[in-house]
Amino acid sequence: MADVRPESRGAAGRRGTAAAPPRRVTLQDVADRAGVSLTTASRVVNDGSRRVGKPLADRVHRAVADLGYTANLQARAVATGQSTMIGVALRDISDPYFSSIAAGLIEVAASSRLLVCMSSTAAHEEAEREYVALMRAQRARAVVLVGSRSDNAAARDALRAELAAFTRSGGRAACIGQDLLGVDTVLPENKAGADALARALAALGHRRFAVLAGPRSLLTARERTEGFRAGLRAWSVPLDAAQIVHGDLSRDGGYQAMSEILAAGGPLPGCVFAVSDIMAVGALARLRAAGLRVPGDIAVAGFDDIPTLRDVYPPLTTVRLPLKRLGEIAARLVLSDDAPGPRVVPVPGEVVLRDSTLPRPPAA
Amino acid sequence: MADVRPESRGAAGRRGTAAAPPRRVTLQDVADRAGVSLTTASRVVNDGSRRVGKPLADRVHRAVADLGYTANLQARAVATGQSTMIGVALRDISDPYFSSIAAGLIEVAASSRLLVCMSSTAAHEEAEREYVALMRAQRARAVVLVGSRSDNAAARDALRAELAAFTRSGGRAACIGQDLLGVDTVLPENKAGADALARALAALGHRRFAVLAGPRSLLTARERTEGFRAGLRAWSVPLDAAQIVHGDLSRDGGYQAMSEILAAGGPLPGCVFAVSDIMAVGALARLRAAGLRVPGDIAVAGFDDIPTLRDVYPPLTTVRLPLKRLGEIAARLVLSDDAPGPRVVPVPGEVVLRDSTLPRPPAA
DNA sequence: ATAACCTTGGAAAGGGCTTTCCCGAGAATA
DNA sequence: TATTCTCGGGAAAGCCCTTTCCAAGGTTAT
Repeated sequence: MADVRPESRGAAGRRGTAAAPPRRVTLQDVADRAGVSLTTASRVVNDGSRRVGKPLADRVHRAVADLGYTANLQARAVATGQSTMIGVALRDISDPYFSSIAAGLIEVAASSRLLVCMSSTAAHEEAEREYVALMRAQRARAVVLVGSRSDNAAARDALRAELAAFTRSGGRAACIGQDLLGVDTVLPENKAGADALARALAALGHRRFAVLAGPRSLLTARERTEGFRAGLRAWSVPLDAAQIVHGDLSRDGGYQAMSEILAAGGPLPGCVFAVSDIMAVGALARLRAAGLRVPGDIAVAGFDDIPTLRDVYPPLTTVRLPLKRLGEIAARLVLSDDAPGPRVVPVPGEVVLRDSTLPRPPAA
Repeated sequence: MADVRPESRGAAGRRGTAAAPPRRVTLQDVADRAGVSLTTASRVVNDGSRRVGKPLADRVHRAVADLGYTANLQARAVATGQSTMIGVALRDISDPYFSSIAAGLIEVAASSRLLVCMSSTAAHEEAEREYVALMRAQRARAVVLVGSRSDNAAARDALRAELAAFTRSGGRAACIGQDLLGVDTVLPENKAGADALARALAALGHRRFAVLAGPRSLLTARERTEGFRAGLRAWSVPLDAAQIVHGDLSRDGGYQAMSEILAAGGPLPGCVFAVSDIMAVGALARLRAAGLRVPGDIAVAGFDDIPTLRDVYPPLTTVRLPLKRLGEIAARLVLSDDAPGPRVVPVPGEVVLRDSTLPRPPAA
């Protein structure tokens, strides 16, 4: 608060006047001014349902313009029992992974003239559940949960229950992530993507790997690690458990995890797989700090293909997820009214090989 | 739509049953079940205003739990005339500049238990005005407009008028950008920042500059260009108008603008200033494609200090804006109720010199 | 000419909640 | 004991809309 330095420029203190709560213009005011009944005014304003004669309609429109009337959407929502709100819960909007998804969601929602309410649930695991409850209280039309589930079964059950209550009361729900909540799900194929990446890297000749595996509890991180291991297995390439380092799913987490690998002191792995691009960037920074060249001394790969990072140097090998599309699909799932049962839309990733994993020239 | 591939898994077609609109639990239901009046139930649910005897309160709580009652916040908003919504309009949430600001806004709003509704206004200039109108209709408590104003005076006036109507009807408004709307404003010091950057670059020995100036119509882009020019003037360094290339405020815009400079064919500038980091990244990509090294052959600087780009290579010289803080400050402005008149909070940028503008070693 | 419509407008009953009154009963004061 | 307070409860009047139902007038069909 202390950092708000108001350079007040208005007339000093209009405070004393006890700020009369501004009398808002209601539809009744419009009706009165136009000399028609409330009913008629309502009909004119929500043109469609039933026609009103031209002369009266004109009078009402005039009154609306004169008074600067705007319908109270909350009241309308109460009266009709229909809301135009859709809630989106994601871990951290400033993370490009989430903000890209959010962009897709917002775009589709806006095209349906729906309001998107966003919340950050990074704070604590309960936050998602609380947000769904809040959306239920708001009688939101739909809610979308974005991001990996964790392995906390209790929290998951509570969330499931809350979502069930939400859908039972007439709302639609979807999530982007693991299909564990009993609602429509957009399923990024983490495992298959990481598997394909591992095979591609092995095909390039890489043999000694390390994985910056993200938090143990996040299923997405696990799936990617698991898929990577499976892909390597197909090439009979071993992945020593000691080479799997956990850490936060962030730039700093990647930096930190990479540090641990360097500190371990053993022979340097030939290729490091970070389970997200953001972590990979941290790893790159750490390697640079150590004076190691990528891919000269060590190769690095990520996951997601964050748009902002497509131009980093060296260009980062990764698995591309159509992030914006994930959001669009989720929005469409939640807005389409044909709903026989929970649907699952798997979305594959695409391996993108770039310079950061170029095979080392055979030692001279 | 075609790309949604529902792998339906529920029982086929529960459709025929004409989906009876789920009867929602109301406070009256709770009151009935608890055997108390509606009034009492309301008082228990909104604990605070007036006390209710323990035994009755318990009965009500039981009923709430049994029925899974959740207050209808819309109805409450209608009854009290107070909403808990705050609207945020920004150009594009997937742009890290905006998403960082949004993170700050959301954090503060959430700590006040307010709902944040987000909209993307990239589509057309009218979008901001429409969104403010929508927020007025929603009786939102506040609205925050994020991003540069344009030089379209007509649109600006319309927006001013809409904002005036919004505040007149009791809402609070703020913007992050130029102080042109007659509302509380958080003012990033674009000009001063660019000025300081120019001086710092000149001090490093750079002399021949080009500017990737962003769209002509965006005031933020103009201010940065203008400030840069002023800073150079202090060092008596000329900036040829031909070296100012306009383009979209995006990665591709930067790439494109850089292309134009290269295509012009004249002597290469020694240093390129892109008015945003995102454009700078595009420029770096273009230079790399041309086989030019940064800073070896040419220096590059940006503006904003986007977090995701702090680790790109070469490390990018830029002007750091505390993006998340911008959002926090705006949120606080709009939530503090002491409001004598429109306030302006200038926020300075900080020049961050990194490797991308290292002075070239004197030609051997 | 009369019956059968359709059109147009309004009164009134919701929708789900808060809040202002008002009332009775017990506690505190005189 | 009489009087004033408090306290806990309810009836009912809002808040701002939408929507059903009804009535009056004008058309068309028989």
